[in-house]
Amino acid sequence: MPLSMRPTVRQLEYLAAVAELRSFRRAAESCHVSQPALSAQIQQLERLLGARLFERDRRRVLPTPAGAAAAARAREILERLDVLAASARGLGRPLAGTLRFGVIPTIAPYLLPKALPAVRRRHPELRLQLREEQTDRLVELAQAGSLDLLLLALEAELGSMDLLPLFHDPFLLAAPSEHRLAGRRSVRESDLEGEAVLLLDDGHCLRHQALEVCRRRGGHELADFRASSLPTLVQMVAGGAGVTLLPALAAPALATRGLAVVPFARPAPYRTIGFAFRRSSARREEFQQLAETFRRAAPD
DNA sequence: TGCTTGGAAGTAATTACCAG
DNA sequence: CTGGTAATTACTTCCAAGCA
Repeated sequence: MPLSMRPTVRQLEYLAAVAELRSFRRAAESCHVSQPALSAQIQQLERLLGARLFERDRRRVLPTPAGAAAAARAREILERLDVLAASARGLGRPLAGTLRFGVIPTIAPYLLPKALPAVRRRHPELRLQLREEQTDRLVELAQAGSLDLLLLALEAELGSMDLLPLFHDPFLLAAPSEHRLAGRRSVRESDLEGEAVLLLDDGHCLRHQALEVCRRRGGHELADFRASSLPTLVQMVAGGAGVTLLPALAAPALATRGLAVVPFARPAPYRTIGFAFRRSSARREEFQQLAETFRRAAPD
């Protein structure tokens, strides 16, 4: 293939920007060039590929099927180029440079204090840029290319992401200390029957996972009580409003007066903590190394 | 080395078009 | 009409290659 038939990196950058931002003007801005410069490159690319990449409606711009496919490829290629540049700069060392890392709120405060020091020790060249959001938002950001790696519960709906399980995080029963189950060495899911179970707000994947356990076992949700965070949830339980399922990962940090925590007898319900990343990511091997570091930092 | 040159990619200004 | 948007036009800038 003659060189002149090959799209330039610059064209791919512009293509990806327009596909993402749905606007020539905003794409130009984000690429720090003028709008005509970007227009010209897109036109040139369309001529080169012999296909229309965007529908220019006066009001908005939409990728054609060919454009969407090309933009997806472009993003892959740009990412590979980033990896190439980073590894060249880092003399081939993986896990050097910046990693944009998204974590859900029911994991971040409980795992990161242990895991991050380990990451710093084992991968001193790696700079983590942390972002805490709920699952749906994290997946959006990852698909759009704004995040490189996600740490979340793999039971959630994660679209077409690639997954790397780290460890199981068993659920514990949390109850007020005067509760009938509070003194037990262990409980079974069937003990939930008839219990008022408090859950997190919509949007927390933990809510769905706990609800799943309740459905199996006839516990009923107290719909009027939804907490926006685990610490709040725990305070409500300690105050006698009901019981809840608590991830073992979070339990030690959430211990409080008036709260009893009881493990489930085997097989205990659990969530799977793991990494998720775009299928197209060229950094799978790095993520596997990082996964090892996180597993070691995990409880048990 | 230093000068010339041609092409690529940039900008500013302008045009053309549409929705509200 | 106005405001927002992409395309067009007419330049300018930059840089690598060719050559004395």
